[in-house]
Amino acid sequence: MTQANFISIGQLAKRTGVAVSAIRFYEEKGLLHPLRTQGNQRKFLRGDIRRVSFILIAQKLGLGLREIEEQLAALPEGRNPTLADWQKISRRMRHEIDEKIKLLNRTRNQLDQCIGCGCLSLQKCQLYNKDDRLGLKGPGPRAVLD
Amino acid sequence: MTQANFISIGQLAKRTGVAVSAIRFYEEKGLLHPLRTQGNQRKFLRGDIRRVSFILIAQKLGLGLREIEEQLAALPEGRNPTLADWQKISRRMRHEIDEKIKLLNRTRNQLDQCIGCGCLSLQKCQLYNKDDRLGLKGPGPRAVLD
DNA sequence: CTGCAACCTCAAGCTAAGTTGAGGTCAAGA
DNA sequence: TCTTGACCTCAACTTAGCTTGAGGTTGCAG
Repeated sequence: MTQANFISIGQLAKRTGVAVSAIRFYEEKGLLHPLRTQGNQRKFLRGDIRRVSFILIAQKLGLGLREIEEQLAALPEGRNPTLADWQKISRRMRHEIDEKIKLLNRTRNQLDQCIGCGCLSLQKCQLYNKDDRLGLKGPGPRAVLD
Repeated sequence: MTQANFISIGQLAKRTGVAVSAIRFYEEKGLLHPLRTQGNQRKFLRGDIRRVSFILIAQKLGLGLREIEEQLAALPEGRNPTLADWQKISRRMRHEIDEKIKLLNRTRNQLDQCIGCGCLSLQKCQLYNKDDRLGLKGPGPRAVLD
């Protein structure tokens, strides 16, 4: 009963389909907390496979690593997310997706009105109102608007 | 009749609400082609105000500067976009927005099915299929998937 | 002719999410 | 014991869309 519960970084990479370098990166960002062997090599819990799955899925839903870290940090120490945790984040995501869809619909309607007018004017064109930003919401590439 | 048709970079910045540094950046990327004074200062055509407006609006629709450059480059030399040009790009954008909305709706439906299952498994969770990428389509932050 | 604002050119920095590479260590089988 | 593959760290690069700063010029008003 020596090594049964731990897996190497390579194993974790293979199980999740994530690159080894990415896993190291996640650790650096505080999303994973592997132990070390005497020889300084990382050893992960089997449960970390789920943890990484969680990261991947949350990313698909548009969360940044920063936000994912917060979600994971909110969980009781070392515990993996439970059904209730997952439902909580799911519902929050569902709401955010709804918002995105609404924004896109609004934009599409404006665009429809705009096809044919050829206005191209910042003063007149409804499409240009600084408030709603289509794609990226966080900083990302430094935002134009202060 | 000396200076009537030209404006300085500062004027252009004020008219469009874009930072001076951003305008220089657009020139560097080939979106603007100002002339120079004897003293090496940029002089823009009044029409460049519309050109910049075009850039801003196209950005709002999710186009990258690269793509906007192509659109502008396709126009007859030095000419500003006409009604027909604008309609062409508008219709293309309308199509892309439709696609985005479809993708989000699909994701939302999957999420609805997922709330309550608590699966969190890469094997089982419908949400995790590598094909559709929610947010960014181009490279941007280096994509996970090859 | 002087002073100041507006202009100029580089170069470096920011964010996100990683990748790539150099140079070195660990562990296990032959 | 040797050799190979998996692992380690740390630094630098990638993309997009700009901003910020240093250090120097231009142009206009007084």
